[in-house]
Parts: sequence; structure tokens; C-alpha cells
Amino acid sequence: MDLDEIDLQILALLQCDASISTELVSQHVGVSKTPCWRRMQRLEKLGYVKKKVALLDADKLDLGVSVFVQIKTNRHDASWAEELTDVINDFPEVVEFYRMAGEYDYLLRVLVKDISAYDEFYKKLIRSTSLTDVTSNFAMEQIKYTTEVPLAAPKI
Amino acid sequence: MDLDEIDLQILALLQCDASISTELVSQHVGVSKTPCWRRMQRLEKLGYVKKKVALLDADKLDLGVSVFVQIKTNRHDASWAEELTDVINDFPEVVEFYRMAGEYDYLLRVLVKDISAYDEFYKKLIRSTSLTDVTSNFAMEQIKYTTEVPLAAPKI
DNA sequence: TGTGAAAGCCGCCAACT
DNA sequence: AGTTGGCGGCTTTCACA
Repeated sequence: MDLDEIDLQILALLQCDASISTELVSQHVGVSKTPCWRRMQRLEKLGYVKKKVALLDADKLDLGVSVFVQIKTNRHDASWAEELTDVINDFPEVVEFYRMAGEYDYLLRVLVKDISAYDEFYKKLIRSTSLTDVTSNFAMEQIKYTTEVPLAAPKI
Repeated sequence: MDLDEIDLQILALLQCDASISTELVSQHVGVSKTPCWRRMQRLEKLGYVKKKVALLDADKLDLGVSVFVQIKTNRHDASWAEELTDVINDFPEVVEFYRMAGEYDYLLRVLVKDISAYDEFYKKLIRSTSLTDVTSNFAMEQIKYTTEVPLAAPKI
């Protein structure tokens, strides 16, 4: 990994606030504007920073319910997995999608307005591909949600 | 909800790319610069935009393993729940934390480097509070991950 | 809401250590 | 790798229709 301490500090700052100016970043990490700017450019070009996004308040937008959906299948060929991936990617309600080890094959997090909106999603899902077993677990409350990855770098 | 179509379009753009300039936003949504800027200010002030962040590449930073941890407890009083919340919030490895309906009481997503890093986390967790049942499910692959909430607004 | 325009900061580059 | 200096442009703001 070709990152030094300063790079990690820059990443820590940016993943906390992407709209911070180069000048402020440079002051925090203790180098002057230009090298700091060059580092930031490099971190983007190398893909350490994937994108900069605005995080919206899901509750305010009436999307307060997360549902975790565990999926089991008996088809384990590559083409079916690809099909499932395509299907899932077309659902904007699915915000996370994992292939799992263990009992269940896949795990989804689905973000919807309420239970009936989830039911609509569920019907769409089982209609669009063949699944052996689908188990839904409802979240009552989102206690923590962060996009910040746990960097080894010291917190600023 | 005091948002019109234009506001929703602005939100859709910003949650896809927060570094887009006011001018580009204004062109996309069909109003001129200043009113568009005023809307964007308003959306932030009202809290629809919570923050702007950089999304980092977890794989590149050697944090490729997500573990979903289901927690069961027999203590259902408010003070214990608060204690758990505090404990969890102090773990940077825990990137998501939900109170669940159904069999399990809580669900965590923990982001770590590898299995042994997870084991370290696990030991820290069970040491810091009393839990009746902890089940860990490992994700082999993150197929989809987005911070974009499914807005009713038309995709741009 | 839209227009226009001023002020200022910021990203960006050049020349040098 | 770092610094210093500066140009150009965009963001931000205000005044007014």
C-alpha cells in the first residue's frame, strides 16, 4: 500500500467532509497547499477516493425502513449469479447486496417507506427470478450508519 | 414534505455526485444559477442533505471483509440499550447498527481487514458488555453498495 | 423567481528549493 | 518530496426587476 501517514489523514478528513477546502486540509495535515492538492489528486486518480456524494436524510424523505433479506438458492452456477446481480442492480430499493458464507447465500438491505412498500418490492423480486428461500428481517431503528471506513490512521 | 420536483431532482443529483457545480445542477433542473443555489442552501439548512462525504475504496485500504453480527439479549431496559449504543458508537469497525424486529434484537455490520481482525473485534465486543447470543455471518463479496436513497423523483 | 454583476476564495499551475 | 506566488474561474452574494 503506497500511502503514508499524511495520505491516510487526508482520507480520514475527506470521508468525514468532502467539501473541505484544500487549504484547510493542508493545515490539518501539516503540509502546504500545493503538495496537499497533489496528494488529493493522486488519491482520486488511484481510486482510493471512489466518489464524493451527498448523504440524504432518509427519514425526512419518508424512507425510514430498512429490511434485511436473506436469500437461499439451489442454483450455484455463474450465469444464475450474474442474472441475480443484474436483477438486483435494477432495484433502487436495494442499497446493499452481499454474497454470504454460511447458511444463506445472499443478503440484501432494502430501503423502503413502510411495510406495504416492502411487500411490493418482495413481489417484484420473487417474480423476476427464482429463489428457494427468502427471509425478511425488519429493522425498527437505525442506531448507527456511517460511510467512514475504520482507517488505521489517528483520528483528527 | 415541502419539496417540489425540482428539489427532488437536485437531491438526486447531489447524492450521486456532491462535487457537481451549482451551474451544472441549474442546467439539469432547468432553473438559473442563483435560485438553484438558494434551493441547495435550503436543502442543507433543512437537513435533507445531512453531509457531503468522500466514499473510499475499502478493498484498496485492506478492509475487504464485512461481517454481519446478530445479537440477542435478555435485557430489554432502556439503560442497557443506551449502554450498548455508547459501546457500539465507540467502535469504528461497526459501520451500521440496527435494532431489529423478530428473533434477533440487534444487527451490526462490522468492517474489518480479515477474519483474525474480526476475532479481535469480537473479543473486544463481548468484553465490553453482556450479550446472551452473538451470531456472525461473513460476507464473501460486496456486490452492491450505494448511499443513494430511492427517490420517487425521475432519474436524470 | 430570474438577471447581472461584484467580491473573494479556491483550485490549479509555474518556477524554484 | 517540499514551498511560495499568482492567474483565472467559479462560488457566493447582493441589488434590482
